[in-house]
This record gives sequence, structure tokens and C-alpha cells, in this order.
Amino acid sequence: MSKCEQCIIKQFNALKSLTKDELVRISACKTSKIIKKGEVIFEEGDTINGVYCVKDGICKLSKLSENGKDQIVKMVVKGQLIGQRSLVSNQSANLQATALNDMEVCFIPRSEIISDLQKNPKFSFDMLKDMANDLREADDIIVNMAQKSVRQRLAETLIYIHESFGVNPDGTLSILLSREDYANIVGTATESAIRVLSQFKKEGMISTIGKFIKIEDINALRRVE
Amino acid sequence: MSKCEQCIIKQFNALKSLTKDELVRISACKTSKIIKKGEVIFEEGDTINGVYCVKDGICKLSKLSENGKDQIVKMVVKGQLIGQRSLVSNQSANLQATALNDMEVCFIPRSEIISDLQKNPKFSFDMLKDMANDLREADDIIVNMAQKSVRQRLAETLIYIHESFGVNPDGTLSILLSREDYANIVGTATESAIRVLSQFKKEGMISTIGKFIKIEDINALRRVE
DNA sequence: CGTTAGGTTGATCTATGTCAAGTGGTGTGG
DNA sequence: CCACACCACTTGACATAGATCAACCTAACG
Repeated sequence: MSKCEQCIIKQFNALKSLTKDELVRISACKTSKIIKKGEVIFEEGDTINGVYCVKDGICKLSKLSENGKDQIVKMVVKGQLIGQRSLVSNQSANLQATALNDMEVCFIPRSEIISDLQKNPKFSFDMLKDMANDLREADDIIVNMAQKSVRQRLAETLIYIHESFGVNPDGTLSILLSREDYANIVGTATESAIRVLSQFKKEGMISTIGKFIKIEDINALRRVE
Repeated sequence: MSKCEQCIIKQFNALKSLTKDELVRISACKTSKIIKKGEVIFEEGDTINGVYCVKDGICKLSKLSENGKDQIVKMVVKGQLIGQRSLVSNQSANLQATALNDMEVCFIPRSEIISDLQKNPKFSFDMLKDMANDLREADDIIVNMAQKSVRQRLAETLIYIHESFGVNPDGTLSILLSREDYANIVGTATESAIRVLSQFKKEGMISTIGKFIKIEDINALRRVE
């Protein structure tokens, strides 16, 4: 099993602020898991008892509503942590995490991390920063949900994915989402998302290569009103 | 000027985890302000350079969207802090804070608080908990926005206000909001909010006493689909 | 091959946004 | 103290984005 103190992934999250000793200790009790595409890492109500550090792959955090849809709240990629919120507040998960890719994650049990949070102020300050950032994004999403049209939200989602998660060599979005996933991000019916996407295609803003989407005119997408 | 170490308000927020010495130091450099109803404490883009501790009154945190509406994201009452997010991430405010009442707040400059955050792990852990809580609420709001009707959201808003902020002696909601405020919380047009409220009234779930709203049948509100 | 899941399109229906008109209360300046 | 203006509120009529239901298509996969 690889060692946390040598893991480059930690550069991208709060774990970078742990001391070498702390990392060695964590390394000793962490477990590494492979998660298949589509598999659920944890669901709403689960007691997670630790955090996951995503070494590879992508997952979505979503929440089921009574009407059966699940709203995607955030996407998490390589380098980020999941489960911090539950860890800190010591509550069960309020979101479900589902792999969108095959993933590789490390699980660090609660007890280890909590003691570090309480002893290493740099570490907890870093985690605070991450959470502050998530909070800001969440607030922005609330405003978008309330005030923008499906068309606008979908355009922004495409731009966001393009800019945050990058593209494949052929220029297609590196993250492959189903039409239903897109609908669940913008909070609309699948058919509506489909219609808007084909509209974008007709207007030349995007194209499709197989199942993949390629953004052809990002500025046009930005101009969508 | 009153002293932080003796202030009972701090019980309700992360400041309770500061040591007596830290509180004395903060007390020495804090400033106290009276803010009139309707006044803006800070707006989006402002560099706040500190946190506000709400000693009395209530304010709304909102964000303006391009179309001119401002979406209310959170309401803050006596005992809570505002500006933590910006403080931690060292960014300008992404929300506007507006007093809904006459308020009394203490302003604590950034430099003081930051050093405590970096030295006192109990304090930063407490703030982390607060922020984790905010984040959870924000995620829940996203899901509600995406999946529920205006009628449902408004019903839930009334319940939320009733349970979180309490009632006056005559049973009316202690927080007085305009119809526009209600609309801006649920993210709808003012006229729509008005219509739904009068519907609730017609159905006997709420009544009005002057400008105040009284919840008559909270279970019926809970049952709103 | 048949079966299945995802995708697409068309035809409605409905919640909600928008515009417009009218009411009542409240404060201000003459 | 009145009249005016202003603002929050209310209600009606209408327009429309988006949900829902249904049919069908295509590709993957046993």
C-alpha cells in the first residue's frame, strides 16, 4: 500500500498541511478502495466515520428528493476530499456520493483525522478554507436555481465542466455524463435537458462525438440569456 | 463599551471557544455599531476585513442577480456571526447583508481573529462546525429550489421562520418580512408569493394581524404538496 | 437476434412569470 | 391639517417555460 507522506494527491487538499508524523500515522490506518463506475460510496443517512481522499476518478454528490429525482449538488474530482462536512459536524451524511468513473479512493477513519483537526491549527484552517469555498459555490448555485432559466443553467454547467475538469485530446469534455445527469445538475426533467442540448447543437455551440460533448463556441455559451 | 469576556451573546457562536485572554484582546479592538432597519451592512464585492457578531436584531444575506432580483440565501439572528466565509477565504463578500430590524453588532477586525484561528484549534474547529452547518443548509436549499413548487417552498419557509425565530406574544411570527422578502427567499415573483400567501390564508393555514403573519395550522402547512 | 437502457421528438398541460390596473396606508410639504 | 405622492399590497388577464406523457429510435449486450 502506498504511503500518504509520499502521495502527491494531498497537494490538492487540506491534507497537505499535516506534518510528516501525522501523515505517517494516517498512512498506517487508512484503507484504499477501488470503486466501480456507478457504485455508491455512501448514501444519505449513512454514518461515514471518516473522510475519503479521491486519488483518481470523479464522483457526484447528490440528494434524493421526495419526487424520486436526485439533485446533483457538487462534483468531486481527483485530489479532493469527500465526507468532511459529516466528519466535522459529526452527523450522518446528507448527500449521496456516486462514482461517475472507476475511482480509487483512500479512506481515513474519523478518529485519526479529528485529533489532527483539534491539534493542528494549520490543518483545520485549511479545511475551513475548503469549506468556505464550497459554501460560496453553494450560495451561487442557489441564486442560479432561483433566477436563471434551464437554458442558462445548462450553458453555465457546460462551461463549468469545461473549465474545471478539462477536455480530452479531441476537445470533448473529459467527464462523461448522461443526459439524466445533466438534468439533475440543472434541476430539470431529462427531456428538457435533452431539448436544450440539441438546441445548443443546432445553434453550433456544441457538437457530439460519440457520447461525448465538445464545446465549439464557448463565448456563445457565455452569451446565452 | 461592554466587554467581550462578559458578553453572553458569544455563547451562541464560535467565539465561546476563545480563551479569556483572547477575548480581552478582541474586546480592546472591536467596535460596536447600531444599524438601522433597511441599512446595508456590506454589499457584494466589499472587502469586509473582519467579522460581525450580531448582538441584537436580524439581517438577511442576499445576492443580486442580473435580472435585478436579490435572492435571500440566509437569515442571521442575534448570536450569530456574519462575514466568516469572507474572513476565512480572504475574499471579498459574495453576499449582501441588510438589516431587517434595528440591529446592534460588534465588528472584530480581521487581523485579530485570524491569529486566533491559527493558534486556537478549538476555536477554528468550532467555526468549522458552524460552516459545515451552513453548508448543509445551503445544500438542502439547492434541492428545494430545484425540486419543489413555490407553494411548498413558501410553506417550508413559514415553518422554518416559525421554528427558528419564534413568535410574538400574540402568536405572530416574530420576524416581519415584506411580501417581496418572502418572494426573494423562495425565489419567485412578488405577485406569486402574494397569491400563495392569500391562498394559505383562505385555506385557514395562516392569518394576518396587521402586517404580521400568524401560523394557524402548522400541520396543514407541513402537509402542503 | 431479442431485450434493455439511454436517447430523441412531438403533443399537451400547468405552474409561474409578467404586465396592468386599482386599493389602502403613511409620511411630507405646503 | 389637508392633499399629494409614494409605496406595499392585491387581484385579474395573459404569455410562456418547462413538466409530463407517449411513441419511437438506436446502440449495446447477453
